[in-house]
Amino acid sequence: MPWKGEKNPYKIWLSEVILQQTRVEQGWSYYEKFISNYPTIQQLAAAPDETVFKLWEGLGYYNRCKNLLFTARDIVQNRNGIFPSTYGEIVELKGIGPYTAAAISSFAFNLPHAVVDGNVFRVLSRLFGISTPIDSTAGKKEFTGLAQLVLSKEQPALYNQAIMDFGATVCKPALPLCNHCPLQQQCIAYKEGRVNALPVKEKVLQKKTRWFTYFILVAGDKVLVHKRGAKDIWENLFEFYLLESDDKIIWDKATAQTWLHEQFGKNATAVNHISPLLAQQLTHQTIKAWFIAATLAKVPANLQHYTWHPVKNLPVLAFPKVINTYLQTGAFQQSLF
DNA sequence: AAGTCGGGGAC
DNA sequence: GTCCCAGACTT
Repeated sequence: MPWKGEKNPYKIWLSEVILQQTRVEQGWSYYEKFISNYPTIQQLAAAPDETVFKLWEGLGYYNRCKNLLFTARDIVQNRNGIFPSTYGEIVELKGIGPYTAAAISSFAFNLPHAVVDGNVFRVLSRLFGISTPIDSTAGKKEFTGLAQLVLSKEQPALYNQAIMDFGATVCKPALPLCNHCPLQQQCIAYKEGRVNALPVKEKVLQKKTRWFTYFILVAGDKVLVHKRGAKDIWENLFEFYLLESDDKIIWDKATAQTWLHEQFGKNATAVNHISPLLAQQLTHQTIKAWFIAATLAKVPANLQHYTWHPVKNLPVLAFPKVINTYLQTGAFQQSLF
């Protein structure tokens, strides 16, 4: 891995947070951007929220970015900029759980704490033939204990790297390379033909579909935007004027004009463009979104939580992928002329 | 203990 | 489509 041998706790922390539930290939360019823009934790702590969220844009799980900033400022302001060097202190930091604390402890400080990530769950469940669900409380406890037991106390950093590397390249989720596996003879799952049945998960994802209609409302050279709040997807990302509906809506210029007229009265002057239905697949949700570009004659007074933002400065805001997908079609920009 | 949070890649 | 990813937080 590219950061093999890295000892700087700031860099290790940053890379581990970026890689939470994220493939190395997906997260690596973000790590390089962050290190390039913020070589030290002091520089990250001093950066404006919006700039950092724009850097994080597209990586997902935006709470990680919020907690990253919180912890950077926490360390700079309350710990003299010195990253704590014990597992107990590290795991108390916001956005750092058992996995990330063990990773930092072992990689930066060579402390004997075993990482337990998706790779480790898979390798241990197969090697030892354990079918306790990994997403149960009992499973987490059992696998954490086992990981700590088999950890090399002499070389914890090397061992942690190795077991995750092994899980990512040999003991893979699908089509594991059992024929070339050096642990084949010791592997209980291989012996019993249960490799593809392990590890076990007990929870089933509940999926739902949500219907978003975004009205891109322009008045003069400004457009109405909104920073999304907590307890929903895309916290701290921006969006346009949103109408969420329980069911699919068939929009055409007439229905859009009518709806705008009901909301804004004579303010709503023209519907300039209606996009086709765009879809974005999230882990728990399918978002189906339309974008309707319209012009307002003047600024409505009673729009709480929304702000007017210069159209030409839209690129400084961090948007969800489906919004960027629409913006990149160029249809909105064309509708302005 | 259960639910929630993104986006991408492999199959 | 389904699963999974160098998980953590909230309720």
